[in-house]
Amino acid sequence: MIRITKQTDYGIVLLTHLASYPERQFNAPELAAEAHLPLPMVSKILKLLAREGLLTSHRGVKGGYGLARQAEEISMAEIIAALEGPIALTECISVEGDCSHEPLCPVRSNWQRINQAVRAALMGISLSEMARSRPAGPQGLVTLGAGTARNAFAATALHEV
Amino acid sequence: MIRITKQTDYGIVLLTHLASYPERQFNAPELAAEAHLPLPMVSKILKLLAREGLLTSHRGVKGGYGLARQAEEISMAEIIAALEGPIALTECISVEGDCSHEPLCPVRSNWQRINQAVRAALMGISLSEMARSRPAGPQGLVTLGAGTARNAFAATALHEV
DNA sequence: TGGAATTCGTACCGAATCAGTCCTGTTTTT
DNA sequence: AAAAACAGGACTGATTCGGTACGAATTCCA
Repeated sequence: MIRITKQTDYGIVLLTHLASYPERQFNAPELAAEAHLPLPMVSKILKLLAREGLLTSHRGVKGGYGLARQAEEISMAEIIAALEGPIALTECISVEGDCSHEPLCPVRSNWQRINQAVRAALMGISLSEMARSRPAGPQGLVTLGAGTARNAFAATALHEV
Repeated sequence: MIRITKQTDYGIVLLTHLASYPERQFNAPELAAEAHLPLPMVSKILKLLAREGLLTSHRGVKGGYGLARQAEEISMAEIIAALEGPIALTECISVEGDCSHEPLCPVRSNWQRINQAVRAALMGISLSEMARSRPAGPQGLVTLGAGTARNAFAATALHEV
């Protein structure tokens, strides 16, 4: 639940890779090969991240991408916001315009609480923390699958599979 | 970003309404009318919530739905988990099966951190808190739109619109 | 005991979004 | 000047979402 898109998933993988080698520059084909992701997709994502200011890009024959800031300075909230785009909002349906006869929809303002809570949680995790190869977690069954971790927001993820 | 589905949005509105009138029973048409949502959709959501154990349902001519537990005992995490279904997971693509040559995909295990953080944030908010008509927030521009608050997870929601 | 109201389960369809690709510039190095 | 790499779109197939509809099972009440 509360799924993130594959784009975002891929993007985090790419950013983590970049964070593991600061000072270095990577071009799109390199990153695609090392992350085992399709090149067009990687290119698309890097483009987006550069436009959003998370990556710096250098054109030309020896060009490539690098982190725009220190990995410690980049939060998960920023990354997700950059990749998912500013689509989501309290987009109230204004088909008829009447709905204000309720006690002014108490739910809506309370959504801000949830919003803030999740936002705070995501801001509390930096890219550098993601780049650290797991500190001291469950070591078992890590070899299967691999690939990328998408849709990882499942509240029950730890119990399923 | 990190959108929730409309179903979940509606579901929370319905649950909040139920939480405002404990002890009472509501049937689907009543709830649909009072929340201004399409009846078939409401029916579908209530069904789901009942199956997941968040609501108790009573059939028959004077049937209806009621909260299975106290509103204080129901967390947002539960509601979202019930409505979004256990779809999301670290669904690693096993097309080729090789990806374990990387340092065992350090990203994946760290996703659990994010997962936990968000989960904790959602578990910290109970349904009864959502039912409270906003304690002391910004009072302006609350009259516009109304309706339901969907896609409210936008990290930038407070700054946009 | 039978009928009416209500929930339950499932199947279905259109629309929107996502994932992924491709093409055509523009910039930089050699 | 040529090659390599980024930039910015447009485009397409697949999946999921939002919403609807219908029949079956269950319970209340006359």
